[in-house]
Amino acid sequence: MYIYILFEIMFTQSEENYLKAIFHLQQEVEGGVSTSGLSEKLKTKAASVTEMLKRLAGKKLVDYQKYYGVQLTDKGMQHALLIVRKHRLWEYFLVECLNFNWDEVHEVAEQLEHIRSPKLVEELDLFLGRPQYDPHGDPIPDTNGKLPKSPNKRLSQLQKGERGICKGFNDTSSSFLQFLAKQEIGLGTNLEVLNIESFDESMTVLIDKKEIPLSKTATDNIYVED
Amino acid sequence: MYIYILFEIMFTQSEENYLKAIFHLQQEVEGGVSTSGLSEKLKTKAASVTEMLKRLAGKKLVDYQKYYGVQLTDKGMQHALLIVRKHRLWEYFLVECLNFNWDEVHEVAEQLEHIRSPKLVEELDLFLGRPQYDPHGDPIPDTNGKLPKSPNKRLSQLQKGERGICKGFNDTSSSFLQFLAKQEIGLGTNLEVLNIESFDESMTVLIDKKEIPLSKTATDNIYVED
DNA sequence: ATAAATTATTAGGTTTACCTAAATTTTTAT
DNA sequence: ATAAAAATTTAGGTAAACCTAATAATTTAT
Ligand SMILES: [Mn+2]
Ligand SMILES: [Mn+2]
Ligand SMILES: [Mn+2]
Ligand SMILES: [Mn+2]
Repeated sequence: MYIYILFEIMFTQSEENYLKAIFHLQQEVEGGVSTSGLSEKLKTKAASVTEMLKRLAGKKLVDYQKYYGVQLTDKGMQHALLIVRKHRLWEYFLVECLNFNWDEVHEVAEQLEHIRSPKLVEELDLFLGRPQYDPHGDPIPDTNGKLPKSPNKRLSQLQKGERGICKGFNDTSSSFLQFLAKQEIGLGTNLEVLNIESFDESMTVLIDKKEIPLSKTATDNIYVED
Repeated sequence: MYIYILFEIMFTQSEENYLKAIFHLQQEVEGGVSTSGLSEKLKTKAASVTEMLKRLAGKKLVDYQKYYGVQLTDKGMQHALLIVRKHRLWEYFLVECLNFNWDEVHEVAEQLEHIRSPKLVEELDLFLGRPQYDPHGDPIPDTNGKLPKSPNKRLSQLQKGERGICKGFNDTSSSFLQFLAKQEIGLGTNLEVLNIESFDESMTVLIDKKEIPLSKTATDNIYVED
C-alpha cells in the first residue's frame, strides 16, 4: 500500500519540468497548451514534446488530444502546484538566507524544486516563516496547493496620473530582472504614471523623483497594486 | 573557454554517486576498490558497475585496471570531496535548521548533494557558520577539499576502565542510528568501559549511570575521543 | 475551395544507466 | 597443478529523454 502510493507520486525531473511548464502556459492562454509552446519554453524539439505528452497522458497527468494540445488533470495540477511551491520556497530561501540576488536564483531553484521529501518542504516552509510570495512577487502555493491571491494588475493597465506599488513580475528572465535592477525597480517600489505615448504605449514613470521611460513590453511584465 | 570548463566539471548524478562510493570504499581497504564492493554499496549489478567504471576511466576520474578494481585520480578525488562536502553540509542544515533527526537526513542529502551551484555551497557553508563536522560526527571537507582531522579511535579500541566521549559513527545506516538513539548514545555522550567479554569482545558501557551492553559490531562503529 | 504555410506526429537514431545470461579471468581449495 | 568457486567482463536488451528527417493534419491566405 505504501509502495503503491510512492509509485503514484514519483515522477522524473523531466516529467516535473513539463508539468510546471504546462501549468504556466495554461494560465496565459485558455484551451489546450500547444506542443510548440512547450517546445519553446523547455528548449526541446517538438518531437520530444509529443513523445512526453503521450507519456504524461498515460500517467493521467494531462488530457492530451492529438493536434489540439494538453491540459493538466486534477492530479497533474496538484503535482505542478507542488513543484511551483518548492521552486518558490527555495527561491525565497536563497535570497533571504544565502545572499542570492533575485536574478540569480532561478537556475538553482530549477534544480532544488525536484528534491523529493515531504518533510523537507514543510519544514523549509516553517523555517522561512511561511512566506506568501517569492522574491519575484509570485505567490507561493500552500501545503494544499492553494495560492494566495496574486497581484494581478499590470503597470500597462494604469492610467496617466495613477500611482501604484510594484508587486511582482511576469517575465523573470535574467535580462529583464537585471534591467529592473538598473532602473531601481523592485518589489515595493512606488511609482506614478506621468505620461503614456499613444503611438507605442510606452510610459514615463516617476520613481523616487526620477523620470524613467518604460516600453509597453516592460510595463506589461510589471504587476502593481494601486 | 568558459564552456570548456563547464563541460569538464559537469558529471551526472550517477557518476557522482559512483565517485562518492569509490571514495568511501577506498578509505576502508587499500588497493583498488572492487566491482563487487561498488555493486553492493550502490545496489546495482556488477555488470552495470563495470560499464560505469569504463566511462569514469574515460573521463580520467579513476584509474581502472580490468579485473583489479579502481582508484580515484586526483581529479576524481577532488570531485568526490566536493560531493562529500555538499552531502555533509546539507545534513547539517537539515538537522540544525529543519528539525530533522540525524537518522532521517541521509536520503534527502543523497539528493541535495547533486545540486550544482558553487555559490550555493559556499553561501550555505557561511550561513551554517562553517561547521567542521556533520550530525554523524563525520568531517566536512572545506572549499579546497581539506578535511579537518577526524576522530579516529574506535570504542572497541578502549580498554576496561577507560572513558571516552562519543565523536562519530562509521555505520550510518538508519537501523544503526536508531539503535543508538534507543540506547541514548549521541555525539558528545560520555561513556566508560565497565567490562569487556573476552569471548566475543562485547562490552558493557556506563552511560549516564546506566549499564549498556554493546556488541563488537556496535563498538567498532562508534568513534570516541579519550 | 484550394493551395500554401504552419504545426504536430511518426519513424528511426543516440546516449545513459540500468538489467540478465553467457563467457572469461582470477582466486581458492584439493 | 588442477579443478572448483568466485569475481568480473562481455554481449545483448530495455526504458527514458533527447535528436533529425520525413510525413500528416490543421490553419491561413488566396
Ligand atoms: Mn526544474
Ligand atoms: Mn520566482
Ligand atoms: Mn546521491
Ligand atoms: Mn553524515
